[in-house]
Amino acid sequence: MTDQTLGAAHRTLRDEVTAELRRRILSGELAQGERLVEDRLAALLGVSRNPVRESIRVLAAEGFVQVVPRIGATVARLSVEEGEELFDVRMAIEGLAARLAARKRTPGSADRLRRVLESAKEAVEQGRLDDVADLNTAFHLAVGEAAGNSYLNLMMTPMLQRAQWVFSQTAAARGPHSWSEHLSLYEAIAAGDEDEAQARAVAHVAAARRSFLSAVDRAHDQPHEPHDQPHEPLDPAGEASGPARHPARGPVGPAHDPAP
Amino acid sequence: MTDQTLGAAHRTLRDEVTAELRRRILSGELAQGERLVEDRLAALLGVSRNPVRESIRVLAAEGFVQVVPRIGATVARLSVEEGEELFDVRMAIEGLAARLAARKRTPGSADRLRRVLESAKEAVEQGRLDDVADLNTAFHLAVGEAAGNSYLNLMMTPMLQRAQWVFSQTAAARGPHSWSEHLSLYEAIAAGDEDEAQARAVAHVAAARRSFLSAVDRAHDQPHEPHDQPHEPLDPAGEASGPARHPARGPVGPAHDPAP
DNA sequence: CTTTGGGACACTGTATACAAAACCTCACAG
DNA sequence: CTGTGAGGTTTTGTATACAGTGTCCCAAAG
Repeated sequence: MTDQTLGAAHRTLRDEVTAELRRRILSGELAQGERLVEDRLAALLGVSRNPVRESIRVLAAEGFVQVVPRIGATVARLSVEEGEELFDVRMAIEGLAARLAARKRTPGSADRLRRVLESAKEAVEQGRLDDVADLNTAFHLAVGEAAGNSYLNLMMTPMLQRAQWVFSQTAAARGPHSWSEHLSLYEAIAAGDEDEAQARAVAHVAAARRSFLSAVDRAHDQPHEPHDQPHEPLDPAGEASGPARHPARGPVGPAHDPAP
Repeated sequence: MTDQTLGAAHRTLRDEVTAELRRRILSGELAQGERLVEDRLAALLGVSRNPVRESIRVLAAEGFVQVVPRIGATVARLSVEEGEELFDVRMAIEGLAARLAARKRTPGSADRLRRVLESAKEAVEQGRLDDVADLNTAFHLAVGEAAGNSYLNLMMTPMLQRAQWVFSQTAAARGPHSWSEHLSLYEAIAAGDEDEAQARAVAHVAAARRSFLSAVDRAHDQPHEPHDQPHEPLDPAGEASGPARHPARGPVGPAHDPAP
C-alpha cells in the first residue's frame, strides 16, 4: 500500500510526488540529512506545495523522512546501528512471511514467485544492477504477498524499501549468493515446508546482515577506535555537512546547485 | 513516532487532528467504513482542510484509513480475518521486542516497565477501563522501547494501536490474566532471560488471540455455517450500511446526524 | 415498471495567499 | 576579539479559492 492508491485508478500528484521523492532518496540523489524545502521541491517537480506536503507526511510515517514542526523536513539519517537494527526486524518479519507463505501456498502464488526469480536472473545476466536491486526487493515482497496477511504486507513494503536503501547507501552488494538463497527459499515455500522456509528466510537475512557489516567495515577501515560516538553516520559520499548547526538550512544565496 | 513530532516542541494542528481522529477511530466514535469528508471534519474540529488532509495520509499509512483517489477516505474495515492476522505479526514482533529488551536491559528501562505496570494495576483497581486499555498498550510499547531498536519501535506504535482497536471493536476484554502475564514478562526481561522473555511475550499474544476469537464467536453465535463470505465484517454495532453501493457516500440532505 | 440520460450537487485535487515562527546576518557593545 | 541583540529573509503552518470529477436524483422513453 505504498502509495495508498489501491486500484491506481487515478494517479494523483501526491502519489507521483511520493514515488519520486522516495526514488530519489533510495537512489541517493537526495542525501541523508538533506533538507526538504517544500517550495523548492514543489518548483522542482512542477507542482504546488500541497502534494509535496502530503508526500512528506507519508514518507515520514515510513521512516524515510524526519519532520520537526516549524523547522522542516529532512531526509532521515541512517546510522550504522540503525542499519544493523533493521536486520533483526527483518529476520522476525520475513521469517514469519516465509512460514505463512509455505503454509498457504497456492499454484498462483508459487508461480508469481518463480516469475520474479526469473526476471531477476535475467537482470543479473544482463548486468542491469538497478533492476536487480528492485527485483530483489520484489521477490521479498512477493513472499509477503504469498503469506496472505494484509497487515504483514502493510509493514513489509516500507521495511523492504528501507532495506534497499540501507544497502544502496552502503555500497554493499550481495553477489550471486543472494540468488541461490532466494531459489532455495522458493523451493521450501513451494514444497510447503514451513519450518524450512522460515529457517531459510532467516538465514538469508542473516547473510545479508553479514554483507552489510563487512561493507561497513571495509568502508572505514580507518584506525577505528571502538567508536565512542553514539551514532556513527552511514554515508556514501563525504556528508558535505558544512557549518550549519541545525538540520541544515542550506546556503541562502544561490539556493540550488549543491555541488559546484 | 506516532505523531511525527519528536520533541513535541510545537504542537501543530495536523498533529492534534491526527491524534483526535485516531482517538475517535479507536473509540469507535468513527465507525468502520465511515466516510471521512474533509470539509465536515475540518468544520467539526474547527480547522481548515489542509491539516485534515495531512492527517488522513498519516492514518492511511498506519492502516486506520483507506484512501481511494477522487473518491475519498473511509475508516478502514476490520474483518475477522484481518483481526486474526494481526496476532501472527504481533507474536513475531513482540517476541523479538521482548528478547531484545531482555538482552539490553538496563536499570532505567526495567524501572520504566515497572512504573507502567503499577499505573496499570492502579487503573484496574479503580476500574478506569479506558485507562487500562491505554496502559496495556503503553506496557507493550515500553517493552519495545526497552528493546532499543528504533525501527522496531516505528512499527510497533501503529501496530499496538491497531491491536487496541481490534479489541475495542470486538468488546473482547482480557480480564486479570493479562496483568499476571505482563508481570511475568517483566520478570523475564528484568532477569535478562532472552528465551524466556520471548516465550512469555509470544504466549501472552497467543492468549490475547484466544480471547479475541472467543469474543468473536460469542458475538455471532448464530448458526454460522463455516463462513463462505470472503470477509466477514468485525463490527461492534450493527453496521448500519444501508444501500450505498460505494464506500458509502452519506445521505446528501442533512449531511450530519448519522444515526436518527 | 424498468431503464437511460441529463443536470445539479458534493467532494476531492490542486493552486494560491497570508500569518507567524525561526533562522541568518550584521552591527555594536563589552 | 567575542558575545549579544535587532532586522530582514526564508520557510513552515494554515486558510481560502477554484477546477474537475464522481455521484445522485429525477424525468422521460421504452
